[in-house]
Amino acid sequence: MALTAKGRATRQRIIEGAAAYLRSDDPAGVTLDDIRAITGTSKGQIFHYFPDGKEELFLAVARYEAGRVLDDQQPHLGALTTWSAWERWRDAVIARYHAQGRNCPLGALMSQVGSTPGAAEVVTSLLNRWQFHVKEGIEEMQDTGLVRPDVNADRVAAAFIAGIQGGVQVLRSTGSIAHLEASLDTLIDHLRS
Amino acid sequence: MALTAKGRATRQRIIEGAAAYLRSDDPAGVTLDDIRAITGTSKGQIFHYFPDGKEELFLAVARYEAGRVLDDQQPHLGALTTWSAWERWRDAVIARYHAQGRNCPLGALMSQVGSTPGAAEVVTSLLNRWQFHVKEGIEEMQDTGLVRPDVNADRVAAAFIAGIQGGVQVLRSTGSIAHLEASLDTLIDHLRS
DNA sequence: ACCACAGTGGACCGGGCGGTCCAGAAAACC
DNA sequence: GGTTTTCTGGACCGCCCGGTCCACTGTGGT
Repeated sequence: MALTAKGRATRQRIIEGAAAYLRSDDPAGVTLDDIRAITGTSKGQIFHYFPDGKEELFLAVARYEAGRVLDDQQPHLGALTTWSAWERWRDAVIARYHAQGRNCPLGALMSQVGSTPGAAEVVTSLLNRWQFHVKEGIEEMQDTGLVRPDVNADRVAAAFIAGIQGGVQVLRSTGSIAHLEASLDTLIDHLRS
Repeated sequence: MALTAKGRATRQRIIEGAAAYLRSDDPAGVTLDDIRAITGTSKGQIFHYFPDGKEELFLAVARYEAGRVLDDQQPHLGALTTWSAWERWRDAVIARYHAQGRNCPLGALMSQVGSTPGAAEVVTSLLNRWQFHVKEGIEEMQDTGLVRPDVNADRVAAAFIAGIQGGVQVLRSTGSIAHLEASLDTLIDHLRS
């Protein structure tokens, strides 16, 4: 499939329109017709740009959203070298999910696309990169003596990832961001001790 | 709707059959016909016992599964009074989810039933009870001097809940139980410090 | 100017699935 | 034993929605 400039623009419009829709509406039951209407396109176009249909489109949207997740945490996530950087990162994460409220675009995608290999790969890759940055941050703090050297950086980084995921899930279910805050604060406390 | 003994038995058979099916199969796309086939019943019976159809049935299954979640952690969860009790609890949680693998019945239900008020209530109630037990455990440890008194018991309990939820979610996505272990171990370490 | 191919619109199809309906079997009640 | 209520089976309906198809319209290259 060779794409012209116009084609690329349309394809992108579909992805971004679908992402915006997912970010603002009920996760359950997002239909191709919805996306068609939102993006001002037609069935023909959707299947022209995503020949494998719904799954391929949703995977593209998932990849797009996965990129945004880490971007929204920059530049803090990439330079966790001081305690104040950790605090700013904490605030950025909370602000992001607070703004998003109970609509987690990635979560919505995942519950739709189910457990296809492609979906698993997107999530795994995102979590790996995320955890890597946190681990790097902890190790740098250890290098400068701000965190005790006997802390297992990778294990605590994994705890951070789990805590954030769980906090977001609780936010989605109950609407309360307290668990996300508690998780981040407790783990940062742990590093400080 | 007045139920005879036979009726109650059939109703229960439907719930338990559906729960077993959910526990062992692809979350996405569980259909009433599947449940009908598994439980050896008929459409008429399903709508006889669950007049509001799919949503009512799935909510009943969710309530049933929510009960099991805490039961599977007993008696450890109810008596977190020594470090070895915490270790046994940790092991019970990990064993439970290790056995369950990537099939989280409650998670599957939630992604199907979406974000109806009833579903939110089931999850909220489960998480509250769960967190309460953990908080009680921390406070008892503080009373006996095993945990420092300046630890915010409720906040750390919330971090536990978030960490467990996130760990399970990572398990569902990636198949790795490492995050659940890391989360529990790190938080218990934190209490010990 | 022409042609090949990308882009676009929308009618149409077919299966899946939640839900309805009713008729007959089985209990329960008097 | 008769009548009323509950229980059971399964045929049937209708919509929703993913996917197909094809005709038409740009657009870019030579």
